[in-house]
Amino acid sequence: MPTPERTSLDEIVSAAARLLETGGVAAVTMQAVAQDVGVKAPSLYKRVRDRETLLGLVGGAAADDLTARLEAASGIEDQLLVFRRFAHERPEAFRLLFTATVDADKLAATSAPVLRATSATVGADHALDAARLLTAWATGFVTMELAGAFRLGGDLDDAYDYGIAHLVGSLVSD
Amino acid sequence: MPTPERTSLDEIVSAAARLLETGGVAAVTMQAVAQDVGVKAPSLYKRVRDRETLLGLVGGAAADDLTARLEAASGIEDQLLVFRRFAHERPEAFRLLFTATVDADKLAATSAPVLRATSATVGADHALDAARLLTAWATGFVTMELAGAFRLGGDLDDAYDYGIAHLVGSLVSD
DNA sequence: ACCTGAACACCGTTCAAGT
DNA sequence: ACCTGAACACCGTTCAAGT
Repeated sequence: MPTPERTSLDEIVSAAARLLETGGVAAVTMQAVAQDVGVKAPSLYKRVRDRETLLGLVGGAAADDLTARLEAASGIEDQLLVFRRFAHERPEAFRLLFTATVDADKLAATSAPVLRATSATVGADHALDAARLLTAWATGFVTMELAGAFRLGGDLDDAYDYGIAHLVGSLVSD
Repeated sequence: MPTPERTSLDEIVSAAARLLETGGVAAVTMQAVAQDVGVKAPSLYKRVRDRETLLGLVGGAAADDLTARLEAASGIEDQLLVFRRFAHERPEAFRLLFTATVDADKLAATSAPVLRATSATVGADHALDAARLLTAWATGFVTMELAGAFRLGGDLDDAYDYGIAHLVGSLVSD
């Protein structure tokens, strides 16, 4: 006798993402996720191989979210601001992007809108180098910021603006 | 009747660091650390509050290691190469730097040698901005590299060299 | 076909008891 | 003063048994 499905993979990933942002990665327990979707822990294994791949799926969904935001931004400067805003809104998900085993294609897709923007201002030949320069800088800035590595005073908003102006300026003058 | 100490905090942190690089953060178990230093797990709590602070201490030691290497480097370009080499040699420790709760001072001390180098080439006024620009970029580049986020081809060694040349060049022309 | 209870191996951590 | 065995609560994961 078939039993109706009581949850779905999407529901599970969403619940995990919610738990992640609420209590950090340690809070996304198979038991907590199961409870949130109204099921017992063993049932999760019908839809997900194990906890590690579940975290990878959460990271993948976060990458999709970030990519969509970057696509909606207009211009390089705006993209860089959107990037940092994402990290502030969803710091745990942001960390997961580089911590969990996220689908490499989803992670790479994040760079596509940036690549388009740099291509427009620096030419196709240097678009990849420029995009890597910008995304690496923004990723590092936010990573260090979230880790509390910037201790030497000064407003971080200003520091970020300074970096944007400097980097974009250095690209144009090539 | 007093019992002689059978281990030390240093030994514990070293064992944890070794386990970390061998099997990732999941492998640094209180039991595994205890076994490596010749003691039972409960004894570790005489020297360390809990696992989280132990990981923080490992991160702090890694920060010291990195700082020493950066101090020994000569010039900005060399520092940036040393930075990436460190991340390749000790990828798990590198991740821990921004993942565990590392002593903020030790983390900040990492920037001191970079700050000295930028001060020499860009002047004291812009030394902090320049140092942040460089460390943020290098951190992000390596983080993305380790996460496999650079999928769009091209040699990463060359890409790193390109970034160094571009960034240092942009600083000098200020 | 999906779900669950029970079980297993393995964690981190506490604490009374040993020496 | 340090160390340990035993215990506790809590994990991830498997699987036979239910419906």
